[in-house]
Amino acid sequence: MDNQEQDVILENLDLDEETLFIVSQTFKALGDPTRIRILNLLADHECSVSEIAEGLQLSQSTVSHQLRFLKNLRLVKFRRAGTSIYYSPDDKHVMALLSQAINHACHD
Amino acid sequence: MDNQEQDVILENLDLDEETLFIVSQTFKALGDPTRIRILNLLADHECSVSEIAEGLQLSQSTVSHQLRFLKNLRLVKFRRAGTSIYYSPDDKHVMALLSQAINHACHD
DNA sequence: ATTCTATATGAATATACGTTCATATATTAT
DNA sequence: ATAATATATGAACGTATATTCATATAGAAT
Repeated sequence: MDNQEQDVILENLDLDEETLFIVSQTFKALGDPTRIRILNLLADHECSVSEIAEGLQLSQSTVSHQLRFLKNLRLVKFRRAGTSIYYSPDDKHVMALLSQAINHACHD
Repeated sequence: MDNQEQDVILENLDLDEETLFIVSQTFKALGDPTRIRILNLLADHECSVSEIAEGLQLSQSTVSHQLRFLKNLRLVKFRRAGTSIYYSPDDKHVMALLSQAINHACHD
């Protein structure tokens, strides 16, 4: 292996355009206090939109807009039950990132 | 332990105002493609501002602005060497979050 | 079919953010 | 002291983002 080849390997570790987009989108999703609170609440148990709104003292519209955002990124899933719609986390990796960050922020 | 006490424990797991702020700030820092590329480059080896600019094809000003951002959050540190200033990561937890996210984005 | 309740959506607004340009600061060399 | 080089900074600009308000949609109950 010559030097040039090694340079390429050292400098380009896993950051093609698509990966960069996915990673930044994911972190952007976690970069808003409201979405963090919603995901942290859902981590415990699935919740309907109105339960989230009440539990976090947010307007129904705000919650719905943010859930759409999280839904588009496949970070949450939902099921219908009567007129209510119950949301729950749908990405273990992202939830792991979140709880890790919370733990670090709390304990050091 | 009565029900009321248990509810409090279940609903408030580690999300006081300050923690929420720190966590969202941290993820916001990682939510921009340019900052991700910079941190990913620094993960390998410390770099001067101009090395980052060249290596990532960014303007000196853009790099400097983003480094200030990362510096304010104590995500990078720096040392002076002549007229150059060399930057390197300064938060193992955050770098771990980043590499985890990159790996997940790549492999599943 | 109408009413009620839960949720979703679009437009509008205010704010935050990233980049660029011009310029300032700081260190080294002459 | 002056020039040259590396880095930092402030203002300006365009764009993205979060929330609110008003309204639409959809299912349940009467």
